[in-house]
Amino acid sequence: MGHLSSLRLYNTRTRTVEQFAPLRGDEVRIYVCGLTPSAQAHLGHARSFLFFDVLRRYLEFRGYRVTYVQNVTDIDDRSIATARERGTTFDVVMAENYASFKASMRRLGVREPDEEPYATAYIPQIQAMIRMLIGKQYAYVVEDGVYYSVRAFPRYGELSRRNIEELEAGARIEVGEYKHDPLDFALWKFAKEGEPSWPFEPYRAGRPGWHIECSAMSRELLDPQGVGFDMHGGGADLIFPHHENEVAQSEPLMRRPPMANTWIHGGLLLFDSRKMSKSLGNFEPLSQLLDRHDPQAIRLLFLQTGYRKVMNFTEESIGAAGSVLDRLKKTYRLLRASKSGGDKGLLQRVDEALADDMNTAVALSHLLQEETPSLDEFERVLTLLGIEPHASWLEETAVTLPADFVERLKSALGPSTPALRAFAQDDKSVSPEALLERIIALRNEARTNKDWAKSDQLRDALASCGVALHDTSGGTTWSVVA
RNA sequence: GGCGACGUAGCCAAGUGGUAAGGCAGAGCUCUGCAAAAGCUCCAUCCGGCAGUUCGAAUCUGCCCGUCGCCUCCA
Repeated sequence: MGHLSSLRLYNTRTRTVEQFAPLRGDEVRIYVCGLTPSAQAHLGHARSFLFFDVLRRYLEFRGYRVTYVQNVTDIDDRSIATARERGTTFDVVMAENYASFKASMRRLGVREPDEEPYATAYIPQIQAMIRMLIGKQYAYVVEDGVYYSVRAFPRYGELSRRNIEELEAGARIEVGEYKHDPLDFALWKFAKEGEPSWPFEPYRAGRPGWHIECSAMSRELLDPQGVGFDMHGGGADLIFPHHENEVAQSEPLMRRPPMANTWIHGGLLLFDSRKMSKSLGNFEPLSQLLDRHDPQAIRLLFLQTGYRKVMNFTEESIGAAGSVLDRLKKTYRLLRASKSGGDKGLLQRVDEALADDMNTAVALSHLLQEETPSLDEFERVLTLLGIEPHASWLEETAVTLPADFVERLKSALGPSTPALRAFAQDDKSVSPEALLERIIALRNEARTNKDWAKSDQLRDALASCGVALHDTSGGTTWSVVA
């Protein structure tokens, strides 16, 4: 389809909203910094990856061929420490947390990356890059490892807009560190006794620093020629030092910088106006949070806010998103049921909104405002935003009674209730649903007799069992409520 | 301390010079024995404060107040 507007995206590198154009034909190569699974993922991670999922869907919608790489930092200091505490090895810790993260991403409808490189699988490439940096005098070897010499790269600080002198003033070399300058960072850490390590000739066995893996893997997978790839993304907290360091590592070895044409950063997610962290006591694992909230509602919640903005997460806001999701489901059911064609134009309005630096909030408002969109466009927009309608959307209400429905009903009504006495005699042969239908019949009988007290008593009893009644002109229906 | 972001109705939030999107919650009406559900309607003379620029500012400038982030591992 034709697009009215070109795609405009905010580029952290230039601090402006720019027209987006791929470097090579219709191909868009994206590298997003993935998880370091030395601890459990939280909702803040989800916000970031959910955004890049929508960006990727939208780029494909516009006809680009997208290659999406999201790395896994599967070796770091924290995992070694955690493994030591738990009497296991770092790779076990990493594997556990990463499996949980992947399961959460599936629940959220985040598509799999095209490439998912693990740092430990790219040790040769990482070492090759370090050797080149040493050879070009950008790195040096000391007692405890190989360090990058920040002073060797004049453009250091450009991406994050940091002043190197000011950084220098606040930094210092810790006891036991051998680097020449406080700003220098480790490319390779020589292994201490008992630490996991990979051989590195002619130097010493050890493990890679955090920043170098992204430089090595993005080059290997997206830009072997060293002429740059299209987009590099991550959370705003990665701009400094992580992305700044990546630039410093990669660009001196490139034929034609910059490393990434467009740098895209997602705003952080706060909880109770604080960054989520264990020390502040507001940490909740993503997997646990997804047990409490509908993953699609969480996606909607994030779509309501500009991706670059700091966002504060509250239980109230997720409740509101749940209501929005219910509305979308209802609209979807109505559209599926109706034979008429519906109005065209929704897709184009959503396209326009997303072209404007991924304004998902406005896109979502179009989705909610449109009275009778065509089913086809409605479905395409939902898919574009990653809120794919599944089979359960078509069910008017939840039809599964709580497991303890019969028990709860017995205690709510009391054993002397006629309906239950009849039920008690053939306890096994009557389903809970049949019992419910019988209660409803009794209530309607009472209503016919204008016995409102009895009618309301039965309705209240069902309500206490999690079943709500709806009296319609066509009869009484029921639904399960939370 | 340095750098940066943000401050729009009870809550979330769009909107970067032309006179306040959308959602949640709430209110009223219709329907109903009542309630729920559903449908309809209403809900910021105003955008943290004070100055200034302008014919005109939530949108630009300055100062102030407040919140948060980065500067150490972090999506």
